[in-house]
Amino acid sequence: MKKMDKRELIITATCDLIAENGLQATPISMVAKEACCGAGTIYRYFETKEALIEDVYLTLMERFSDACLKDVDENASVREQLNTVWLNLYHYMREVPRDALLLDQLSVAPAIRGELQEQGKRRLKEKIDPLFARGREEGIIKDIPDDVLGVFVYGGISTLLRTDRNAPCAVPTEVTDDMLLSICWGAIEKRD
Amino acid sequence: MKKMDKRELIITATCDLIAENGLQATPISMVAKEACCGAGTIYRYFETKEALIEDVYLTLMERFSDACLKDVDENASVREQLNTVWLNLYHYMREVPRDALLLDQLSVAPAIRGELQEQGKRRLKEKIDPLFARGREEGIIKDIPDDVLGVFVYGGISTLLRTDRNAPCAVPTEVTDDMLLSICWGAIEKRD
DNA sequence: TAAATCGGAATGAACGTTCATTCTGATACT
DNA sequence: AGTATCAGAATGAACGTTCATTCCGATTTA
Repeated sequence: MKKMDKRELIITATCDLIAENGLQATPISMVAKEACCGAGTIYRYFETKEALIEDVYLTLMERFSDACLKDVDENASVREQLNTVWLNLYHYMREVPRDALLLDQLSVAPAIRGELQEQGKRRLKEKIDPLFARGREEGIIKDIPDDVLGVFVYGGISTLLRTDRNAPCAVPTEVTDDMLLSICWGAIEKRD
Repeated sequence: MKKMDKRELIITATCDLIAENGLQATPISMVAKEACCGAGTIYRYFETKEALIEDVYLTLMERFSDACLKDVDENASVREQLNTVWLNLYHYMREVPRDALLLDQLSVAPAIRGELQEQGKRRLKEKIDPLFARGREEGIIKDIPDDVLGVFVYGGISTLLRTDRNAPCAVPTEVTDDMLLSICWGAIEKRD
């Protein structure tokens, strides 16, 4: 019980520092200081720095999945459910830029290899893939593989937010929920 | 003149190594070996490693802009011109994964700060922004800021390719040009 | 030959990791 | 209860490695 506290303290400290300074600019010594412990202590909980980073990534993806799937009503229409997921994604990354930055940093880290990335995305995919399948059955989604459509929309939203973060002085355009959904659905919706 | 040869040799070597091994895994000594010169020589051409990285980034963005704007016919319709740009983008990143990987690495590098990023994208923006403006005048593009639409589509395409690169064992789905354009236009096209 | 250029060993700083030691608080003994 | 003993958690100085950068003797150029 007490021990888990310290473990999580280290993970939280690492999240904060990587989001703020970047991965290669957060030495273990800095994590130790932020977590109020000695450098050696970190190695009681994590075999190597790489293992720590992996744990940080999985923790992040857990939060991320929770946020995206919040309030998704399994009984609602495909359209409503996807709307919820996309708006969740958009608002989460906008309101918790720390996690969005962290994700950017970790997604090019050598420690995060293919298999781990799969594991991180699994929960999200398991929920969303069936939604696309249903949408296709109902004839409201383009005849293009789900992965292509889903990844395209995810990439669009996350890149939009990243660009906004990088240019804080640019037009502070308010992207409304309606605008966002119009773009997302336009991309995947089948039209006759 | 001769010096430029060596300078470019160093930049090319850096491109290759970063694309292959990642930024923090390519020490100057390795660049020197790849470029067949001593470590000291690199410092005759670049003040610091950071300056070298900046040059690599600008060189990359030049190639990238060239590729995207190739064969864009100023007299063609907005639709045709955007089609050309998007397909250029897609095919370039697919056929030259080295540059796509490099862009991923550099876009989170601390050396690539906001202003430099602006500079890298400038040429592309100067060509594409007027296209969107014309499209809006013609009433074929959504009433949503150009930046939002443009960045969304760019993000979608590049994320699609990145995902494909990361999971080489996944479905080797052939995304046809028609599919891609259907998605891109769906995202930005105004419908009545 | 004089000047410019080059190469790669040398340098020093920074980093991940280790380990001998200290601290803590629970248990056993008197 | 008070003291002694102990296990394992925590510590941070020290170590070896890696890296960017410098320096100087060798080499090319003019």
